Amino acid sequence: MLEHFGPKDRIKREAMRLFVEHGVDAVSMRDIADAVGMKAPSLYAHFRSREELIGELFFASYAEYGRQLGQAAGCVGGFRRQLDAMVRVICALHAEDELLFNFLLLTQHGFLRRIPVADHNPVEIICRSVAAAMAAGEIPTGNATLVAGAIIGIIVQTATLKLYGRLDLGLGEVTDEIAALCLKVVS
Amino acid sequence: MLEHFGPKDRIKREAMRLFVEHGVDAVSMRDIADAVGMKAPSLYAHFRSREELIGELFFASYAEYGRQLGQAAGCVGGFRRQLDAMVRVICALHAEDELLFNFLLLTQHGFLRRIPVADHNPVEIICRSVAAAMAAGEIPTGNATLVAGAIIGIIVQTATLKLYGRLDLGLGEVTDEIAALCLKVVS
DNA sequence: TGTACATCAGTGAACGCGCGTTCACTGATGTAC
DNA sequence: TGTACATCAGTGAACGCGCGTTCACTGATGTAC
Repeated sequence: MLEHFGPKDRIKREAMRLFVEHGVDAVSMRDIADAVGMKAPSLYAHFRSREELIGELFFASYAEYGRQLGQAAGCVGGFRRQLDAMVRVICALHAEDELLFNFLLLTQHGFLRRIPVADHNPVEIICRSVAAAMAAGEIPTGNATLVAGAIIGIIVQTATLKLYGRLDLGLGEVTDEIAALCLKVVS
Repeated sequence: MLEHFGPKDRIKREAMRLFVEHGVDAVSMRDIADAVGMKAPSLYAHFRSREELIGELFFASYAEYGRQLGQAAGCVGGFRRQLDAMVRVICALHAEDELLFNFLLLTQHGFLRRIPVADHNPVEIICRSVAAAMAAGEIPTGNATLVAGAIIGIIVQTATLKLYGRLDLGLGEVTDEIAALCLKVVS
């Protein structure tokens, strides 16, 4: 994740940086090319279109994120262990590549409509996990979607506060606190 | 809020609807004019520019929302009463005008950078309220920003789930559950 | 080693398009006498 | 009541601009003989 060699990776990296900084719609192909030290037509040697470039950035990352979360949700030893593992996966993603996390955070609404409610959808994974824990009597019964939303909201909003400079610490540094807050909503 | 008379109000209403449906950047002045049954140049009799139209939609609503929240935060009778009042204000806004709520939700990231961290900023209000409660020993001490973020996250994420059709009930119908979840994170 | 050729990332110039916006004009409505 | 005029929301045509994208071309690099 930290080393980027080919021009294609450099393009993706700079594009992501500009998208986070100015918003996806405010960044043109010329802007991206400038940032990489190329001319706009050169980008088309690597991506068929602007849309494909953005799609490759968003969907590949979102799928990988869902995959990791799914693995954490499969954790054995009860719901509280699963929840802890899921929180840790998300916080680790933030700690490891904050730019990517922010990109997903800022652009989610532009893409979420196009994403099928598939099995490896992060929201779906957490909803199912919570619902299963309720059915098993591990946590108090209630509206599983609402509780899952609360867990997601706690994590996502923390990332948002960090993005806008209201929080100095990254998610990697407050993982334990976040995990504790999430535990409270299922107690 | 429910009745709109002048052409200016109709423009604002249709613009908001289109912005929520397609994203702010995907909607042109011609699109807005079409929806109102006008031609694009007519819009300039009511708004100096596209930017002013959007600004009027966002900033006026955001300020009013902050004002109501500030009032709820001034509620006497301890932090738990304040928290309950704040949750109710936000849920009521959603129940009363879901389109406006969704507009603020979807466009926040495009504007939040330009908003000064003023006194009537919703995030600021909740942060201060939580910090005061911690200082007064009303709730367990901890990172006030993190706890305030958790509260905001629980509410905002619920609205997001509703927006994407994962939740059938509006915030007005789950106000009590949301308030209960928020209480848990400060216990 | 030298020459001819293939490869291919990158470029300059140009395209058609839709955008925000301007402006002279229209045509309905209200007012003055 | 009839006529002349002011008002003003709305319009058609046009503008300059930046966008995504195409395409013939360049020029460095590697390979074959």
